Amino acid sequence: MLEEANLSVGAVAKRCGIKVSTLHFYEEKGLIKSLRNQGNQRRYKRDVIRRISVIKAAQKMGVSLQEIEQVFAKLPNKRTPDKDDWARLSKAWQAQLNERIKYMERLRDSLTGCIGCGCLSMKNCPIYNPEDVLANDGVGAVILDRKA
Amino acid sequence: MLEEANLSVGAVAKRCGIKVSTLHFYEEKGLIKSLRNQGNQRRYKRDVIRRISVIKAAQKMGVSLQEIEQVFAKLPNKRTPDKDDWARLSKAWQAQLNERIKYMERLRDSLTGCIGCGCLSMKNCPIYNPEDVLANDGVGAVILDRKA
DNA sequence: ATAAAACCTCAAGCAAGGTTGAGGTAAAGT
DNA sequence: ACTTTACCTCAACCTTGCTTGAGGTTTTAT
Repeated sequence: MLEEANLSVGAVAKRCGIKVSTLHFYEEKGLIKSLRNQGNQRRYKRDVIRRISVIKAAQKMGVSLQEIEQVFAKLPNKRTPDKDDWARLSKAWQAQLNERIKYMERLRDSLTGCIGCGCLSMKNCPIYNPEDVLANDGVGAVILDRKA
Repeated sequence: MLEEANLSVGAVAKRCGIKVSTLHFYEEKGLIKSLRNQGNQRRYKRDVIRRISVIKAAQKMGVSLQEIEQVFAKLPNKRTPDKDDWARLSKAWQAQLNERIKYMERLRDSLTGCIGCGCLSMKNCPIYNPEDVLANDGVGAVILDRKA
């Protein structure tokens, strides 16, 4: 195979703008894999970079590492995932993302009305309503970091 | 004044769908206040419910408790906040929310392209790009809980 | 050949946002 | 009056997502 695993932790970290410790952490969590060289140092195949990219994108959508791991588990084990594999993932997440966008829009549209309104019981409040649509659809958290 | 502070922790917690411990926690953080009855039990004015409603709404928009506290600090100290006071808050947050929605839309629009694309370096990737617009505008995290 | 830079493991620590439990008091129901 | 429920404080603990540091090895540069 042409699949050389020749990227060092440092190289990957630098390239992805994350810390070496984060790579260790992700590996521990089963999100990425590495091979070892003779001196026990990690060596990565290039696809690790795409994995990290996907992890970061998913996090921005509010997907937890655990959920990401579960989704990654569906990727082919034997071969390096190809474009189609990744496209399937992104498609699933795109739907989630759309729901979240809609949710945020609803939140925006009812924000002033709600905060300023008299619905002190919150039973009828479109914002603070446990029955809210998103509440029941198994959607995770949305997180947009302040540091990108 | 007509401002009776006669709601117990339990009543407020039940009404807001949160735990008593959360009320204690918020009080400790300075987000809400309480008076005490003869037996040292907390008694709340009705406006605490609106505060909690606002806290929850803000959290859903991704505002941290710390930021919420800072914003609450601008509310009148002497009198119970009125509709206009709350409306001012919601207006500020609405702008943030709009930015976040735009960000999510951009994320959505570039998701498939990016994950499936060949930009392994991420330097050009609209998703995984530290220079991303939101990175620099001091906007916090967006969190939508799975439990509403 | 040696010194510096990069890497290794493992344990501990941090921040946010709460939750849980122990030990004790107050208020409410019957 | 007595029991149960609600409340009090304070300290410890939990989860997520990492970061930091100590003590030691490997690579790389000169």
